[in-house]
Amino acid sequence: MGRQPCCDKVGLKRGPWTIEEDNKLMNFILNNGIQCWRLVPKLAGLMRCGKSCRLRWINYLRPDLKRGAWTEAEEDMIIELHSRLGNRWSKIAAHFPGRTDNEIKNHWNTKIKKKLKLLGLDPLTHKPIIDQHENSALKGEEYREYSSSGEQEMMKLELEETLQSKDFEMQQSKGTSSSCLDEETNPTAGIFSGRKEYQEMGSVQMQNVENLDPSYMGMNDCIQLEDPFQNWINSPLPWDIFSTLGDNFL
DNA sequence: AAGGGTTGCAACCGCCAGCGT
DNA sequence: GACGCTGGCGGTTGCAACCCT
Repeated sequence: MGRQPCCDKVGLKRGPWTIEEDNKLMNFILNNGIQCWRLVPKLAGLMRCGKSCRLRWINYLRPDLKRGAWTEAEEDMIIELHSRLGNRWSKIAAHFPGRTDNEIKNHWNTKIKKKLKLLGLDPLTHKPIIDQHENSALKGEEYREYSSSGEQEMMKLELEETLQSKDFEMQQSKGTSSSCLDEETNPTAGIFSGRKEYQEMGSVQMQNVENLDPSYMGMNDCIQLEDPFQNWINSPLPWDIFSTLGDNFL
């Protein structure tokens, strides 16, 4: 036998969260932390599925969420990361503390896709659309000649230069030789050895994010600041209550 | 002012790797 | 080793807000 199911979906509330539900979830997590999402709604007194609670917390309630308008630098970085990683939103989101994968995915689908299309670039391949539809016969040298002479390619090159300089600046600020864009090859990037979620929470800053210099945005993923939330994360959580209460709620 | 279309985003769905039993 | 749950992920949907005619 395995574990018990996340939820039976019978009698559970769905749809938009109310302020009261938000408060319950927020208070419970801030007071008790998270060990098992299946138990969270029961212990917090919510008629929601654990999965729904997790989503609400990650995408909306987390104290470290940045929110607010996207900067040009952030958008450029998303485009660059997407060209490297594809639709792996969680990987992309890892480079944007305070932003969620859902938020990035939404922004990509509603804004950046259109922006790329306006520039004549295919959002999937990041290559000029004309190449695929009108000049599909172009291959090899011909393609390289075409793609390197167009205005669109110039824009892409400018974008890459911007991102490369950002990479350099990030390395400088970190005082390390590893790039923030190389998380895949840099397993020490996370400061927690535990769950990824806590790595995300612990690697971010909570305060005055909106007041930062816009040119700085998108690069703060390499900065570890100490703050109250960080302290909460690092503090020993009263997990024992789960082991003692858990069975009573099953 | 009204209604139809578009946009933006929160939330849900279904899949799957990892892991506990 | 098999089974099946959990948590995480990407894709999709639903709906409120906004815009346009």
